[in-house]
Amino acid sequence: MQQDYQPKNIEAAAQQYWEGRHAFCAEDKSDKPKYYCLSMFPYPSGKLHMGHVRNYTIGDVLSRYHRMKGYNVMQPMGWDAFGLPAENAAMANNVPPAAWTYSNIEYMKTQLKSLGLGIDWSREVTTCKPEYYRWEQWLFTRLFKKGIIYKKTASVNWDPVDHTVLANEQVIDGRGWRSGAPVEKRDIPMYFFRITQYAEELLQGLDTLDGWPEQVKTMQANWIGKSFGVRFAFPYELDGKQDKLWVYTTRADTIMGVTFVAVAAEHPLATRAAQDNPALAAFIEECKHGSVAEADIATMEKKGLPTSISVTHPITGEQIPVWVGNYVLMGYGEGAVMAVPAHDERDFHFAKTYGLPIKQSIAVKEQSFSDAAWQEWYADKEHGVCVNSSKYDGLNYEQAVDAIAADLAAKSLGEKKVQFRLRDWGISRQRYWGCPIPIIHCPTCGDVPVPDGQLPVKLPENVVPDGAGSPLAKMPEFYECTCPQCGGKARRETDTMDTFVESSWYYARYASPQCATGMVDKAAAQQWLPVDQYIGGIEHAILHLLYARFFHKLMRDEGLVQGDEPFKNLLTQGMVVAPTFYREDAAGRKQWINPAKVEVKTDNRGRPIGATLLADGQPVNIGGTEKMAKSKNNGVDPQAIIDEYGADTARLFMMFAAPPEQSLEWSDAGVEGAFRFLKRVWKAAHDHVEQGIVTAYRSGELSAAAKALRLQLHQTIAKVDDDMGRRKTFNTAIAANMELLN
RNA sequence: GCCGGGGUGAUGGAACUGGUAGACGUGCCGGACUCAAAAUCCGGUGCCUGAGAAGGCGUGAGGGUUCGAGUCCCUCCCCCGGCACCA
Repeated sequence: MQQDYQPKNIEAAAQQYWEGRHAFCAEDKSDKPKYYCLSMFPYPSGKLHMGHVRNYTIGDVLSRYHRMKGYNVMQPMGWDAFGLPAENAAMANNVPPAAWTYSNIEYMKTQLKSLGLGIDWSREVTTCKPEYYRWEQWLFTRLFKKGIIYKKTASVNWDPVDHTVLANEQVIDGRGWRSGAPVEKRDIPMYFFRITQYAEELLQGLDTLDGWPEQVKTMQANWIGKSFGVRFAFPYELDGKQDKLWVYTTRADTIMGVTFVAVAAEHPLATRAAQDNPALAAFIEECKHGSVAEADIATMEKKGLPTSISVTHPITGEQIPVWVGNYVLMGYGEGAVMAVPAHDERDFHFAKTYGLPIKQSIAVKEQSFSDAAWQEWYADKEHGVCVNSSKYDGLNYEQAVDAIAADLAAKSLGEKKVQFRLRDWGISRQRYWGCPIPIIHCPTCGDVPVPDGQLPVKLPENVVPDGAGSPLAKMPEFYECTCPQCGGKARRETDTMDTFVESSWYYARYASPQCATGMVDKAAAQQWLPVDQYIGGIEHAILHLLYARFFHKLMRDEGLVQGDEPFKNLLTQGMVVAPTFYREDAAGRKQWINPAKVEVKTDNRGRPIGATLLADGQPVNIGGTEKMAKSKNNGVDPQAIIDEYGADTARLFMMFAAPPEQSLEWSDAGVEGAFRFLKRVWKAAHDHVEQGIVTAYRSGELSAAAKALRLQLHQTIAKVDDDMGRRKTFNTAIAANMELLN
């Protein structure tokens, strides 16, 4: 053993040793209890960033700790390999997305290995390979036959110049990112997963997830958004025909305060009203501009235009005017809403803007109503009682809703209804670099799923997209086919699936990654699932984690897996943040400067008083501390840290600089500190080589630094195993991290 | 706009159920060792006033409850994550 700490040699030797012994292979047959530790797999963007290093280090500490406690540990890794960035890189460099993706994977794999992670590489999965996505296609055809997958039209962002569908991310200030043209909404047919059929179960299941952070469960519950309300209709007569305008409300108690109804621009009533109203037609046209993103719609100015149509109030029989509102969404509920300006804040402001009547129908004791300004209590359903509501006067929320729902039901104009905010999951993407949707369109037989024997539908890999529509739709060799049912000429679907589909079941594939006879090997799945510890960023709290929970239930209902939930424990790690520095150019734009190129001056208390660029010695501005990102140029390349200090320094720093759930501020000094600490450890281990490293820690000569380290590491370990004594936990965890020293 | 989280020294963060705010780490300052530097070790370090003793102020802002508030309540500001086609 050398006395000097030379991480490069030590780590390389250790990694070689592990590889030679297949040290991290999970055993499919074992008497030991299993521990499945999963970190969210990376998108192969090119190289690892600090977020990856943090994520995988946390997972690795937990994995090694459990391995030492005698568990049969599985810590797998794979690649979320389909997605938009590969197409962008393809266009920029004229390289097929496949080639770009595979070379990124190759490089990032060497990086992961140099981090010394205890990964079972024999289980690696890559989602863009047919061996993986064929099972996704297989499941799709099953679900299509069951009716869990269905087709309907939905709005997308359309770039009228590039003639292509844009992702929300590609719409900047209402314009296409490449063409700069104002974006339009366009309705196209898409395939949907009927996730709403599982809404109740997805909601109930949250109660069983004791190992999940409350915050994530709350977000999912709110996203699913179960509400108890009333669906009812406003009857009307138009062009000599009787019809009904349906709406849904959770505030049926305010029904006597309705002063108008608003419909979406795409609503049939709006279309009809626009026939003899050019101004309205122009407004409806205007509503087609802008993105389909909910954040954009919710923050834009609420606009509306009246129609000449009116409908009949189902209780009072009054005539109620119909308006068209840009804030009413067609694909959401009934595409129409009742408006009660007195008791809904958005309706209140809309009514004030357009001079519509405001009619109080709820009162709260000792509060006086005025239509001059909105007050919080106007929407209070706990303390309010009905007023100006004839026979409902004096009833509270529940009584009023019951009475009104009963009266509506008696007239066959409505009833109580449970509704969810959750919408069905549209998975069609008009993109090349994704899993082909296994459907064949036959003029005679309609949409026919591709038979098992013809799976997988392989995506051609030598294609460079040009940014104008899907390349697959221009490739007859891909789309020309015959109908599996009637043998006639047919056309293959050219849309691909949302990449969230691949990431919704990869955790299950790791149990039997090479299984050629099914999506999963049932025995292997039973042995390994559920995931004991899942680790990833909080940004996945809703979509990915909800879709994966949904998929688990779909696979369960296909008899592929057991249990109702895929992830027993969830740890959402914090971001890695770093200071930012900038200079303003002549146009006043900020030019971000990487922290590595900046020297910060401090006063004699260590407080920053200014910063200068190392290259020219001139001052730069100190920005805020933000998430490491290209846009702020404040990233630190993990490779540079590994090269200079070794992976153990990077890992040690990340583990002790902040608790895993919280954001971690990058600090060069902290890295230096971790490095110095390891040097000390190395020396101590050298001196105590006979007794081993744990003894060296206990010897006391490292106590000050070790105490701090224990505190931080403990917070990770305690998540998993509360009953362990602190000292023992600490020593085991440290030893696990320092395994290579023994 | 809506949902979730956050704001405590220069800094990452402690503070359990309302009871000594700032544990522990980093940084910084001072000292020891050294020809010197690095490394290591020891001490100090919320802010203001003061030579000191000591005093005053202090947990995003404002208000409230309480003998007592970082913690509970109300209003507001700012930051972060998500908002269904980024992953």
